[in-house]
Amino acid sequence: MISTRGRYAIRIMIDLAQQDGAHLIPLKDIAARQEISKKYLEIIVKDLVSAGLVKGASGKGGGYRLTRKPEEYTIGEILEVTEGTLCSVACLADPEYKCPRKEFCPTLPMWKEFDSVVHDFFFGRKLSDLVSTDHN
Amino acid sequence: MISTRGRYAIRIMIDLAQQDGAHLIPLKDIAARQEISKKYLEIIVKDLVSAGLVKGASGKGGGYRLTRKPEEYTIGEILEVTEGTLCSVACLADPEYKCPRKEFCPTLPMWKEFDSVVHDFFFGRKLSDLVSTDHN
DNA sequence: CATTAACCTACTGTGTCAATAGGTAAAAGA
DNA sequence: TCTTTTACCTATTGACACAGTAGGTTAATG
Repeated sequence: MISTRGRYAIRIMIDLAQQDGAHLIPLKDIAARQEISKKYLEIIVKDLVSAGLVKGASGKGGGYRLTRKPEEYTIGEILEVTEGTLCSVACLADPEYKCPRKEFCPTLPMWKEFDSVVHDFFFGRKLSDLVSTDHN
Repeated sequence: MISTRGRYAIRIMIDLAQQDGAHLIPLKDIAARQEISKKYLEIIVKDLVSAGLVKGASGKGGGYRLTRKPEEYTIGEILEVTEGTLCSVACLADPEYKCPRKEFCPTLPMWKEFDSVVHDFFFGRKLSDLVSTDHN
């Protein structure tokens, strides 16, 4: 289940991509357009800044902007920043975890295959694929 | 993220499928083979009984058995019984929910497509696909 | 220096997950 | 009949994440 954090993160990125890339966009504006609490978006955008996906500038006239072109982001990396991992089962999410049944577990191959499907789905999609000027 | 409930449910079903279909298998045996707390499995198998996927019989010599042949179960239906829904986002999980942005939401088509991929993955897989006699 | 905006720390209510605990009801064999 | 075995039922618990709120400090601009 993709949480609101991940979904809101994508909407922030789309919103930024739809604005002129040269300008800094204040979070207040994004919150208004997306109809999401600015306070909550602060938490999410913080993760995006830490990961280097967006850059923030304080002070009057400040705001956020993308650090790359929209076609240079995958949806997968945006989701991983906010969701932690896209892995579907605990035994795959934590690489440290050594399941004692891994050698003969009849379900493990399926989970691996599923993970691969999910990964390919989201990493095969670019931010630019979701941006169109006639939508917001 | 698939929880232990769903994963354990699949393992219960596999375990039952690996035994002689004519016999009743006590949960105690399944718990021992799968190395999972019997008490916890009780909760999970209860859902499977409610959904009609397995049948229980009380008393001495009692236990559980499948109600169909292993090739007549899909992994998807087993997961839906225990996980509630396989939907990845809240706006699709609850059919009652009317998102005010659904008409122009730039991310909705992606979530729908993803849901379809997930659905096809798990409903396209049969319980019998995971059962082999040289594993447990 | 006032304004604007990012940035930071902390807190909270709600719910789910993963499991435990302690029973009652049912069926079979001795 | 009575003991054993098993399913079946209700309740509780600790831990944690999610979703969001609150109130502040720092930084930059005009």
